[in-house]
Amino acid sequence: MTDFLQAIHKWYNQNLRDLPWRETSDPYKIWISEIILQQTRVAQGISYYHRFIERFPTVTDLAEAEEDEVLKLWQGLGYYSRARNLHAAAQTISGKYGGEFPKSYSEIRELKGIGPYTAAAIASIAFGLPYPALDGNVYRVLARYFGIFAPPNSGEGKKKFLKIAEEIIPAENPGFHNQAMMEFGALQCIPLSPDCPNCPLIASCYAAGHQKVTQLPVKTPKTSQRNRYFYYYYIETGKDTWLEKRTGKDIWENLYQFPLAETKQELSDEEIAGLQPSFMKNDTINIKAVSAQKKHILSHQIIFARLIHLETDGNFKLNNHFIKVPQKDIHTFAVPRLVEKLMEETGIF
DNA sequence: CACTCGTGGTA
DNA sequence: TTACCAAGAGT
Repeated sequence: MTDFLQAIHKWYNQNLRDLPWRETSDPYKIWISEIILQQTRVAQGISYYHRFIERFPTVTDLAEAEEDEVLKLWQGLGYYSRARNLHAAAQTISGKYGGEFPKSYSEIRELKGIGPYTAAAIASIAFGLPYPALDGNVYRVLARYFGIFAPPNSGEGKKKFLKIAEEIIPAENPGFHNQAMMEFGALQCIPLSPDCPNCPLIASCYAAGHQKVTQLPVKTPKTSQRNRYFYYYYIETGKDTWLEKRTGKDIWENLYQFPLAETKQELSDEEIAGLQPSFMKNDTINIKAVSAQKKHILSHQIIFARLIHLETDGNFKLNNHFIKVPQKDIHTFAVPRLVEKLMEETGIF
């Protein structure tokens, strides 16, 4: 076991990437980086990290912001509950903890948006507490090296992986160890076609020795996607247009979008021309243009969307659930990538 | 426990 | 084009 740790730690010292959140010991900044990196690649998250820290240098700055602004900074990263929970947790830290980041694992774990992984990462990296951080990289390294065949996302698997991770984590520099394990999985023990011949652990790795590298970690079949059909309305009323805020438990909660008609099935051109959405049933519709269909893939849904461009005679009225916005100000609202792409491709934005 | 929550890069 | 899946958490 000592050999395993020595090899991993030596490898990390020789191969670690120069990442912005590795230049600080500020638990706030480490927290921000960990939330951004949940289910997100480093390359995609780096620019968001810089913008976030620049706009919100301290937890108090974040706590005092409007949620709309936090979501706007998060726009394009996906999984927007991370931004909403980040904002809520900042207010908890600012209030309950007087602006000082809590220092115990249990207090950290209770914050919104912080689960077992993130609590362990912050506790170990920022405060030197010996809690193993188990992310997808670490599950892969442990499964292959120790030959663990239980799926990491099963109850049985979580127990097995956590047990062995707790057994191997050193009391000294647990944050260094956790980052070494993750970095090793991210760069060396990668999901597809890892470079085993050049791996420092090949001699003692279970998967390499038993020809099981491609079969570990064991994955459970993923659930299927469903199709949805979105028809957005870009309504020109003079120099204004209309937006609505998404609410409820659907995707993109609290983000903005153009007035939307969703249908059960894809519509023909004739049906689009005759579509009379409930939110504008008392208005005369004058379609100026209909965009090409845009396919947008989410983790559990496939959305087929069009943007319908309308001109109005000036008597157009939507119910007050919608907000009238100067067209030049659309870019100040947080919108899903789908809406942003529709605007780009139709020349609105 | 099963399912849901985005987006983009890679092979 | 499809399939995979990334420093996971909430319900």
